[in-house]
Amino acid sequence: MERQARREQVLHHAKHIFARKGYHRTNIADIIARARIARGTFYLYFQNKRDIFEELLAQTLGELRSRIQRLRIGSDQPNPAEQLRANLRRVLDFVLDERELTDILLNHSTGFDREIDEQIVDFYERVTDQIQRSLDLGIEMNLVRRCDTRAVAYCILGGIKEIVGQLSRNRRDDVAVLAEEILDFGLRGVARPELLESVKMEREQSSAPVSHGVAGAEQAAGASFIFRPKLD
Amino acid sequence: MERQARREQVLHHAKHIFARKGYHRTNIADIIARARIARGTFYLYFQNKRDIFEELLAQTLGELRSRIQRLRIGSDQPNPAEQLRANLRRVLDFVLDERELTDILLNHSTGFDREIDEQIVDFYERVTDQIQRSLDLGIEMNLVRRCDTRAVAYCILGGIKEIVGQLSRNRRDDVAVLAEEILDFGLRGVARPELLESVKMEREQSSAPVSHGVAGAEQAAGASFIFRPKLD
Amino acid sequence: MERQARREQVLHHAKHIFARKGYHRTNIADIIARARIARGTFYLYFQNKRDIFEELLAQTLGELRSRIQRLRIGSDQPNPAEQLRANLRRVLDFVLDERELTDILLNHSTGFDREIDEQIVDFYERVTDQIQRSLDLGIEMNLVRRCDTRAVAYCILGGIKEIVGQLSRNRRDDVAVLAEEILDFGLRGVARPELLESVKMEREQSSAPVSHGVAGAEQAAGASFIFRPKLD
Amino acid sequence: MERQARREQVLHHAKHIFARKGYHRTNIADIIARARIARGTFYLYFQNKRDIFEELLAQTLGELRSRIQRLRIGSDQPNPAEQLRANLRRVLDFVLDERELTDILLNHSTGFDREIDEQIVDFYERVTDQIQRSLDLGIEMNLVRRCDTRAVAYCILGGIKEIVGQLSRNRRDDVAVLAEEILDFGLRGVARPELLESVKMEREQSSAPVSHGVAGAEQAAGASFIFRPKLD
DNA sequence: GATGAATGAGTCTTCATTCAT
DNA sequence: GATGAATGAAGACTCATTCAT
Repeated sequence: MERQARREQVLHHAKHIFARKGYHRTNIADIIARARIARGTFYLYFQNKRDIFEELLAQTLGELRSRIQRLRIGSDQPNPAEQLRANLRRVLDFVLDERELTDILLNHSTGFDREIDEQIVDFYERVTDQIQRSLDLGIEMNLVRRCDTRAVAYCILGGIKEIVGQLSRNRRDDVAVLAEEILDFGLRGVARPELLESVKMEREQSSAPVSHGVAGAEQAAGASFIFRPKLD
Repeated sequence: MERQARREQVLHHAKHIFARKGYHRTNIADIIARARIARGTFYLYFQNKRDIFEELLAQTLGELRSRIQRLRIGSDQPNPAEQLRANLRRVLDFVLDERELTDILLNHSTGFDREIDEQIVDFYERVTDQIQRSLDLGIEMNLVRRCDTRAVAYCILGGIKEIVGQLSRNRRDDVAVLAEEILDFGLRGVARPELLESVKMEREQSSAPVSHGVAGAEQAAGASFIFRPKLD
Repeated sequence: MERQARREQVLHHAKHIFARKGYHRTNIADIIARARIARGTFYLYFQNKRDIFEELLAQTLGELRSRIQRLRIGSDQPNPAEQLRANLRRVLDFVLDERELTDILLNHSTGFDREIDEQIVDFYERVTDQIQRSLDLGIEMNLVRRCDTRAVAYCILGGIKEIVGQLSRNRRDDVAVLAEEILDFGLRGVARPELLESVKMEREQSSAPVSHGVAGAEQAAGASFIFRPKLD
Repeated sequence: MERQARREQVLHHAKHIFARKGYHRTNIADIIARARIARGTFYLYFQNKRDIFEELLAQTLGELRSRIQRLRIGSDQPNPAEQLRANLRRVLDFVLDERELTDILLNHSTGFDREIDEQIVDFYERVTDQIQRSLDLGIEMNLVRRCDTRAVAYCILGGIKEIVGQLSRNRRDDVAVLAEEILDFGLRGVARPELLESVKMEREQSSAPVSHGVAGAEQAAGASFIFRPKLD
């Protein structure tokens, strides 16, 4: 078998074991048994247990980074809310695909190894930075109310992490709806009140029950309108 | 030494080790070295590593439970926002007192042991239930907008967890302010927009910069006014 | 409590524990819990675990030694068979009284401690010597057939040990009958055939079923008649 | 090294240690030091100390079972005494080959572990059953006198056990002679007296000293003639 | 004398990693 | 490259014995 293919195979099986048992309770014996390779073979492809875990982590973090895109401003860009929605959906979609692993990697993170821990902390730090910058930008643009943007960024990150954790434990198919709820909650939490006011009437008239199941993700208006105004 | 006093001593030292190194990387040798007791002495008070960890966990969860009080409605009760604020402050105060441990216990929890994991999951589940019930109540009372209260409850919980984690890593002294930010963010996220509108003017006139440091926790108005209306 | 009385109390309880769990599986904690004394108190009366066990052993061996009396020859003495019977009954009676302990001490003996092991081996060696001397005497007196008296002595000892072990596990009330069976078996095994022959007629006429329950221990004739002839 | 070969090697060395020091005083360190293997290697082949001991026990009991054959009756079969003699010799030969271990396993048995104890007790129970059945059969065939065949079976078993124990401590090369003595003792102990009587003359005439060294095992007549009569 | 907390040597067992075949 | 037997450091846990109160 090709070197790369064999690597993938082992990674694939290791992923499932790690997901089910966690890093510490997983041992090499488990992995090689599932991957049906010999003990020595494992070490032909990975330096050690930490190494294979780190690779899975790197894959995951890389994938997530690619799915979380920086807000772009410009008349040819989708409005900010739309961009946030897209980010959120891409992230949740990925989590749904790689449920268990994502959970292990993202939510039950610390205590592996100094270096691994740092990678995760660092990842979150960067995401937080990105959220904070978006908030600061929003304030500049008069879309976001004044607040401690760092603290609020943590709140937003935490909310998403928690939803991700739940999603990884209890599959849900309506990821789009879920994304909408988070977005709605977050945007209202930071929006300048005047922006919400303007739409009060619309919402009041809509008699659709919003709780527990928006009619459909596409129609889910939520509060995302608040970022719809021209941005220039 | 008195039985109870010795227990406390060992627990005290174990707490610090667990906090610094995590559950898996902590071994009995570490604990007894720090507590300056013999190996056997440890086993005089605790059955095993899991046991002492579980006790610390139980203490922590118990303390937190006692600090998170159910919302009480009645004309002789503080308004809901005030009650939420009090809960939040009590929790953050505790976290500040028991920084590292809280973090280990609450945020880097899974993968110890099936049973321990379950206790933590269960604790969060109950807190989520409580948040959700509060939201449902808020909807009934026309204070909270219609939404997927379960999902939003997770967002709120996650936000608090993340702040707690940050607080445990980087000490902050202005817990009251932090509590206000979270509260503000959360309340706005769930409040019916009309309730926010009414105070727009007041806020605009107040020239105090809100971001990064409310003048003082006591004056920090935030969005908590939204729950100030008469509840009957 | 008087020193001696306290010692007895502890010995009493230790005996039961040792009997139930054996030497190695018994620990000091078991003993002091049952005797309701403190850990330190135990060491006030006994040097160590080995010590208390050795004392019980010494008691037992001493008691047994006193119950196994040397055959005495003389016209004023009971005939040899009668003396053997008495020895056997005294031993079995004791075993019945101290069932479990006897078993532990006598049958599951080795592997405690070099010195303890030796005491037991030594005890058995002496008993064997005594049996062998009796046999040699019997040969001189033309009561016993020529044989390897050492080997036969071991056979006899072994038979008794086995019966003792059984008796300690499964109580039996008809010790006298049991003694008779052993005696009968042993005496026939060593007697000169001519001595058996002479009584053939008597036995044939007696129609009582001997197997499984001699009518009564007192009447149990067995083969002991073989040593009834005048010994001078 | 081949898996099976290594197993044997470890078993071999463990056997010697167990034999010399007994079960409880033997520790894994002893075994691996003697077998010159690493600690982990031991656990590659055996789960724990109990496991390796149990395997040795199983081997031994299995071998003994195969050497103790049921009495077969028929004109084409050797007479019963001959069959008993063969059984006895096979057992003693084995004991001689595996002296120390046999002793540990068979005579100093209890107190290891509930389960191991039971295996040994069970083995002896079966052997006793077999002896008892032989006696009952002998009674039917008018070869054996009436007696408590259970009690006598224990006596016979005990005798053999004791001889085995002695043999394991003090090597003897004349196993055949020893077997003859045991057989002689046992058969006379259970034979109907008339059967012994008939040969009185023969024996009397034979001037060979029987005690301590029968001229030769082959010629050793003993009392085994008693079962020589036609069985049909 | 009595107590029971404290001790620490002694053992067992696991498991990531190496290396000769 | 592949194998899997071998390694041994690391760590958990027990329990007979001591000793200050």
